[in-house]
Amino acid sequence: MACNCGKCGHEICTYRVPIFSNLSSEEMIEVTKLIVHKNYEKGENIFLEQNELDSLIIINKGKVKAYKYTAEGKEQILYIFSQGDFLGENNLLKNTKASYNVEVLEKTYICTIKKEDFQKLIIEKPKIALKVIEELSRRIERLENSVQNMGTKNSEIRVNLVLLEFIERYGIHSNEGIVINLPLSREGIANYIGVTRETVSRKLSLLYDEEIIDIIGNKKIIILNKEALEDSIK
Amino acid sequence: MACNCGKCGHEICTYRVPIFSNLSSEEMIEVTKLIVHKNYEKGENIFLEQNELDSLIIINKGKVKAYKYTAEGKEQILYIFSQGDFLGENNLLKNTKASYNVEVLEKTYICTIKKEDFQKLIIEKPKIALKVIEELSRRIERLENSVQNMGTKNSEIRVNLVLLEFIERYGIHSNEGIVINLPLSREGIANYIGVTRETVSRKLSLLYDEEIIDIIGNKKIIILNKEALEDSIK
DNA sequence: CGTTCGATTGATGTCAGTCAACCCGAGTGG
DNA sequence: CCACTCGGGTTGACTGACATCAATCGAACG
Repeated sequence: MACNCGKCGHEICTYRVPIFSNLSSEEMIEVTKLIVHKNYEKGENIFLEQNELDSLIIINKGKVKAYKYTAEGKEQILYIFSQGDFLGENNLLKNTKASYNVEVLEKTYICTIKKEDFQKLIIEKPKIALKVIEELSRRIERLENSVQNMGTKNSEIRVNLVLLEFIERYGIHSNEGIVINLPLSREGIANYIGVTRETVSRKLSLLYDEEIIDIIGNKKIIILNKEALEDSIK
Repeated sequence: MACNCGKCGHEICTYRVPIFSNLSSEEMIEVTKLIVHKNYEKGENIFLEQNELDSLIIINKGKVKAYKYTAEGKEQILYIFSQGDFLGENNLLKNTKASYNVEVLEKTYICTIKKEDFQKLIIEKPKIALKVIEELSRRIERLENSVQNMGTKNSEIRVNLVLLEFIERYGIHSNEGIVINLPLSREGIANYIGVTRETVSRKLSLLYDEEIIDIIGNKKIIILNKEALEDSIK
């Protein structure tokens, strides 16, 4: 499954990844030699909970969801990862198993670096360690926000919050409004914010009636009135 | 507010903290010189959301809660930190503001290290950086579990899950059962798992009736039947 | 001994989950 | 080119669990 896409040459891949971004050209080349490419089709799993991982995985292009199952057996999405994000970091230093499942949402190209290689890298080049710390802090903040959001009972607020998050991460400003190409289906959104797909549907319809959003098919939403969303969460 | 407790001498403090645990004695002494001690009484805030922090904070002894407010204005507890944990790490490298509030749950002794000093340390001693990464990974896993748990609708399961977590972190095995000295009030537990205090009360009473736990006042619970708790979450 | 704060218990209301029907667009095959 | 199927999405009716409101209890403290 080696990458032969032509576009994702080694150099490009290394440059794209924030944790390597402040390396010198020579270092970059050194790192690039360690990388193995792979790609996955929509619906494939990169790994599953409890899998033993021997490599750090970096997303070069594409989108994936990381999820666990709740005690009730429902899928709970933890993250949506895209270009530049890395996964499998929890077992970089310790020898633990994967704590979540990862499924590909659209054709995705990844770079992998063997655990031992990465460990060496991180010790030899403290710059990388600092970048990793930075990135982990960012991820912690995302998770803290998720907990905060999951703590709000009112499901209308949760939907509005996820829309605001999507605006930040995927929003494209145009003259009609802010266009969001949804990374998730209705059910996916539901599993991300911890409600049912019916509830997501209903709340989106409501926002549509109020002319706060426009719904274009299942994969696109246009935000017409961001302020209204922000006001609704006080 | 310098520490004058006698017990928490500088050396001891440094030894207690996992992120410094694999330093040599000389390095330890070096680090120790950078530390400033403080202590707080129950109910005091170490810092509040949006505060600018100029130091990393390490808990030497005691317990604190870190929390945010949900969109509905309810307190959502993110972490309970105790001995050896550090806080304020998100603004170590970046210049961001505190993303949560921290309130002391019992008399707590902390060590602080100026941001610039810690930045230097972490660059000079990659060992520390690795420990920090390890600790951040652990915290990420905790948060991922929190999200997973907040995703379960059934509040009985949530209460059982938090009891199992407390067994891991605070459980003392005795011949009567597993004794838990609760770090939080009923309301605190409620704010941690995202339900109301009444619901916590009711679910605990239920477990008491089923002779799965024993309730000793407000601050102690004895687990009589851990298996029953584990079974209940499937 | 009285006050206070947290915990418990009970009664009631509400919102989101559940169940079910239906819709719609994409893809398939005749 | 149309008929059919299929999966995801929407909508409606109903229900149940948890929040809310309220009263009472009880332990801790001065």
